[in-house]
Formats: sequence, C-alpha cells, structure tokens
Amino acid sequence: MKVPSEWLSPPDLKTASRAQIEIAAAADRTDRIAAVALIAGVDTSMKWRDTRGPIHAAVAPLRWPGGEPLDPISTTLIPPMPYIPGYLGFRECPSLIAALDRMERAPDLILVDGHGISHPRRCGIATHLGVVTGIPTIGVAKSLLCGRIEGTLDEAAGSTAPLVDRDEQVGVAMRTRRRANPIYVSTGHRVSLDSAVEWVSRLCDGRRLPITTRLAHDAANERRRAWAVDQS
DNA sequence: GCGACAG
DNA sequence: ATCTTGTCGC
Repeated sequence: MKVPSEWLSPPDLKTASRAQIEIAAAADRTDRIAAVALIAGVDTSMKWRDTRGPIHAAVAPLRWPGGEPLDPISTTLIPPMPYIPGYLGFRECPSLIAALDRMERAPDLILVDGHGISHPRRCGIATHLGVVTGIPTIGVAKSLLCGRIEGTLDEAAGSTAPLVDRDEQVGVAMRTRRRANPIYVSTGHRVSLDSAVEWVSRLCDGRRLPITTRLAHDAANERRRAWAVDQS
C-alpha cells in the first residue's frame, strides 16, 4: 500500500491527527496472517528526560515455534518529534522501521510496546507501524491511554476484562501475573483481538510482559549504553 | 474550560 | 521513557 509522507512525517499536529484517522481506516482488525516463523518484539530507549535527544530502537526476533531468540538488531536516530501523548507513532516509527530494514528477513508478526487501536483515533503505535510496514502487529501497553476496564479484573493470573472506549471494545486488559498491574492488549494491524490475546498469553511465560518485548527492551538499553560510551 | 495523557 | 541496590513478599 502507498504510504503518504504525512503518515510518517507530518508538518504539524493537525496534519498528524488527520493522518492517524487515515491510517486507522487502512488498518485491518481481522486475521490476515500467514504461517508464523519469525516473531519480533520492538522497543526504544532514550536518555533520562531527554525527549529531544537520540532514541535507540531495537528489534528482537524469535524463531517460531520453538522460541529460540535470534540476534537483536538496533539503530540510533534523532526522533522527528518529542513525546506527545497520542502521537507516539510519529516519534518512534522511523527508528523502528530503520531497524526492521536491516533484518535479513522481515518478521511475520511484531509485538509493539504501546497501544494498537486502543487510542483516541484508533491509531496507536502498533497500528501505525503495522499499516506503514504491512506487517501484522499487536499492541501491548503497560498503562491506559483511553477507555476503561469493563467490570472487574480478577486478581488471578490469566484473568481478562474488556477494554472499552466510547462504547466500543478496543482491547483487553490482561492480568498476566497474580496481583500484578494488568497489561493492555489490542489489535495493531492484520491480527484479530482474539488472536492477539492468544499470542500474548503464549509469549508471557509467567512474566508480566511477553518475552519479545523484554528482549527488545534489553537490546534497546544495551544500544543506548554502548552509544553513550562511544560518544565519550 | 477542565482533566487525562502509551513511551 | 529513565535514575538505582537491595530487599521484601508470594
């Protein structure tokens, strides 16, 4: 699919909002995913409170089935904009795409650190990255951006409850560990909510977050430290 | 106008 | 997001 330049580098927030509405319309919330041989987690890291400095992006691939981790890929880039709630995709997608471009083979499924359609304009970073790359994505967020949990989320591990925003179910709150804060799973692109929940459950081996995002998080931090040393 | 606000 | 070590609890 054609990707207008405003979808990745809009001149202002007004244009960015419009782009998000277009991206959301182009997003596919159903299963359009072939055989999965490679799953990847993506994440970024930055210096403390340095919202305009370089960000370090990492892709952590996992063979599937089997779950053997492959060598992570990482890059460093100056982000186009600072962190603004609701516009995370514009800040982080360019660096994530740069890292993905350096892989020998593109992943069949990506777990993104952040929301998918559980976003005010249904265009969280997972949806953004998915539509722009065409790769199936799942959003896994650690806190809420919009909407509310419907009903109660049981304390037991494995409990789920619908995440609802403006009378629409946009995701699922999941208690992946007993008494731990829930995580929020949503469709990014080309993966149904049910499948997304299944994948995330499978990849959370007793931990709060999926193994893929943990590996990506570690790799992004590793990159940041190495980069800081290289600067001096 | 007020409050909320992923990473 | 990130600063930081050990420490307490299931």
